[in-house]
Amino acid sequence: MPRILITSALPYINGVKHLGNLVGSMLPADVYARFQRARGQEVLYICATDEHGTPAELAARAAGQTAEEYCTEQYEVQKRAGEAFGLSFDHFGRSSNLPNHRLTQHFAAVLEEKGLIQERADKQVYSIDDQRFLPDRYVEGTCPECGHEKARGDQCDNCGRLLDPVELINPYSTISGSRNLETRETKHLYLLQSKMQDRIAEWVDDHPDWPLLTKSIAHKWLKEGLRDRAITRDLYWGIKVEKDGRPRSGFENKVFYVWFDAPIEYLGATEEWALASPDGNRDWRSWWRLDEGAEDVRYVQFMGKDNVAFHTVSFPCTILGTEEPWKTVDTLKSLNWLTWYGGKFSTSENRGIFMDQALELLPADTWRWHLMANAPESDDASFTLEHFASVVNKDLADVLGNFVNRITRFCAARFGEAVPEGGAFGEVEDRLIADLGQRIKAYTDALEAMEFRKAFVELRAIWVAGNEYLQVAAPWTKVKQDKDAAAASVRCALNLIVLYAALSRPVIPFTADKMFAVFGLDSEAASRWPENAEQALQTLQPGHEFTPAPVLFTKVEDDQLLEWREKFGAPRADK
RNA sequence: GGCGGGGUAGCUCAGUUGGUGAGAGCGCAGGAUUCAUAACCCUGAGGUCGGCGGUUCAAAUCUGCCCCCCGCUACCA
Repeated sequence: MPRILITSALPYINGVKHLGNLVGSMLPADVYARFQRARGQEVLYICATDEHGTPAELAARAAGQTAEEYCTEQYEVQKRAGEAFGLSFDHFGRSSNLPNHRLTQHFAAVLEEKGLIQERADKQVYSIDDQRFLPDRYVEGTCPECGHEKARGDQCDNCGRLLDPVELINPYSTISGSRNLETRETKHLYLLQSKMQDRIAEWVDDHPDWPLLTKSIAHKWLKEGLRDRAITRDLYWGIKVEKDGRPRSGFENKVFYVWFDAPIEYLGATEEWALASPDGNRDWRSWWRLDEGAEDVRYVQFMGKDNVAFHTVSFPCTILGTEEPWKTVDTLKSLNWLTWYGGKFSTSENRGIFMDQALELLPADTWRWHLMANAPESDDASFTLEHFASVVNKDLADVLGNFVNRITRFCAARFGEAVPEGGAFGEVEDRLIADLGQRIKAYTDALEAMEFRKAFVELRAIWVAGNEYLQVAAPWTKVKQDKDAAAASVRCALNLIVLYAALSRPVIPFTADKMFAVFGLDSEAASRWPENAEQALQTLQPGHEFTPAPVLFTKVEDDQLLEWREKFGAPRADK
């Protein structure tokens, strides 16, 4: 049986992630991981914070902390937010941890041995007052083309012209505003990606099953021709540039570029997972080295569309360039953006809803369901509070929650708090089983294909099927003439709750566990993926006691919605 | 600017390789029901499939041009 390695794009350390970040990589990866575990697959789901780079240094400075302190604090915040959302990482690591340092040094050294790394000198803008080199986007000035006064160092937002920072008139640092800038020469290591062009093209062509969005982005980069890129930066916070275990001459004040070390943290975090093993039995290399047992691993990556090029071209250059037998990705799931009322979620402008704020409004499962059922798969998708409230009320409260409530309460009132005996399943149940059989297959296939919207349309239809069944079976009518027949219907419906819990657990794990708890079932054991609807409806035998659960989902009231709109500054509703 | 993705009912979105009268959920209207969170279930109204040409017996689907939204454009990550 193949093992499945799952990674979601590493969230940047710079603050709590918003709902767009969540649904772009971590949440779909979690749903997929949970689904595969339920099917009995051996899954390793790895994620980590991406901590290096200029923004982290600047954010730390703004907070009056060292980068180390800032990142440690933010790491804890993000880790807690992930746990609160039920993200079932097998390990949530840090790109600043030791394994990533070791691995990054290893990759750099081997790439250099293979002739793929070269020292080159560059001219860059240095800010004397900030005491640092400024990345292009941290320099602004007047555009030489159109006179726009806030042109960034790489491009003018007004006329669209691509710029070199040295072309800017009256350039200033966006960090301090200082105009005390000069151009200095600085050495950097370059990864000679141009030499990898054919190798990467061949590797990409070996994966014809990638989604369209993923393939077209990869092909676009290859078509333009891979360019050599600098993999070091003039920063303090990052992985030091070494040679033979010592600071590399001329690179004492430099670190590796965050985009070079961040993907390596996929491996690093796996090693962290192994190091954290209680019994020392975890072998991280068996997941990553083809010569140490990884032949049977299927590796799936989840990411937002902005990350695709780095995962289909840049990181493969690093990993394939070593000519060592590292595992490369088999399948990529790339998602588009979730928008805030059609505009951008923005961390810097504090626009939209962030993970910690979301949980102050409603429980994690409501967000998980809404985000996944409306995931931005084929195009950017719009998040609105109105839509969210409507989905919570209809799908979760009315369709699923009410189903559980209506049948458990009816049973308790007429038969007591145990699965009733008597009667037998008949034609109505046969039709239900046939319907469920088809839908469970469609649902399973869609999850397997990571087509989430499609999957959750099916899951919702499976919930609806329960309500339809009750409507036809009408035990509240039957109970008056034929109590045995009513008992059979109730038994069937109670079993549906358990079936629904198992099927729904990948997306709404907290609620699924509550549903199992109604019947005193152990979640882990009961959540095995149902292969057969008929068998699944025999799970609860007559006499099995239960405790009617409190309402699973409370509805969002209109005044709540208004309060939220106010709180988050929601634009005028689309509808 | 270049490249890529997308523009389908009031809203959010599905629509394999072009082929029976274009779909779902929400919202709306009507009906049925009363076990249930004024919930559930059934039925219905609603679309010149971004615009204008072209190919074809046949186009939401292929092609040309135009308009709009989004991403990338290698030093934001």
